[in-house]
Amino acid sequence: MRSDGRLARMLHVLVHMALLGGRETSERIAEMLNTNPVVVRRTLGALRDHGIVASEGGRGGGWRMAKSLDEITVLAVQRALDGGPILPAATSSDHPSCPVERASNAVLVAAHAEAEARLVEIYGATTLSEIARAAMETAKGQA
Amino acid sequence: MRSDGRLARMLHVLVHMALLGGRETSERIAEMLNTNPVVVRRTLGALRDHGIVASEGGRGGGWRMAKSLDEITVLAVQRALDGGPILPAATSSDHPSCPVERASNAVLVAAHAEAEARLVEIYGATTLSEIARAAMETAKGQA
DNA sequence: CATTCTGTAACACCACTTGTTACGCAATGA
DNA sequence: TCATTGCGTAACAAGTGGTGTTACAGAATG
Repeated sequence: MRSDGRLARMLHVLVHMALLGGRETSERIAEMLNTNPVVVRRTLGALRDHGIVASEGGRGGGWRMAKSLDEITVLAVQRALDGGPILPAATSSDHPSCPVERASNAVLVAAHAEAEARLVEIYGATTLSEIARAAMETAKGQA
Repeated sequence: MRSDGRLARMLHVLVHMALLGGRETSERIAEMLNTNPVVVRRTLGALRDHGIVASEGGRGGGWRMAKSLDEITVLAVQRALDGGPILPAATSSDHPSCPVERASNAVLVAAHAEAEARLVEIYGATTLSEIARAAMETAKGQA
């Protein structure tokens, strides 16, 4: 089905960056994400525009956290990546004046709005520090 | 963003078919949906496989409802169109053994599962007869 | 002033829905 | 019997959106 791995990737890399503490270059982050430095710049750039990370060019530059993990919610990352609805209702617009089409669309829009509200509630209540804690517990359990 | 107008289109056309009562050809349904007969056959075919509509070939053939509107939920139509998750979590799989990636994915999967549960609850509680009633009230109000 | 970074444009690729053409098969009815 | 009607399906192009990649400009450092 549909996929947009950006949110998952950003959560992943933000936690790593915070745990590592210092500055990371796009090159190194790309290795963490098993991808390309340009993709990293593109995606982290959106987070920088929302004050989650900061970037510096030139020698010794790279990316660093602009907030601590407990100040960043999953919702904030999502919003930085995409300002639109998270779960847009897929409506039809074949005959916009048709009452049946409108009623069908209205049902879908209302349902998606409720589902998105639930998702936003959870995203907004989850900080990245919780993810970091869960990860460290898992790692400890495996060690 | 993402779009998959099939569900909206099927709700639309099912209500119309029920209101019209008789048999409709792919050609006429395509006109309702402002699309192509082949697309109609493709999509209605999935509903036929789940007992929502029935099709007959040959002269005088076409499509007819196999159930009444109050026996069909939005959820049933959705399931007929796609058996998988409605709101799959977009996870990453760059480093499957990385605890941080796993923890990030787990958060997303859990959140999406809750949102989908809410969506399924609403879809399952909404029958097409409710859409038909809403559409007729709208039409009446406009007339 | 060379090096090391980010910033960004440009393009190909992949996956998926949609639109379209073409053709096969079944059922009807003269 | 046979032409007509309508579904069933394969095949292919188009549009969309994230991803991967190359190339190059700009800025900061030492």
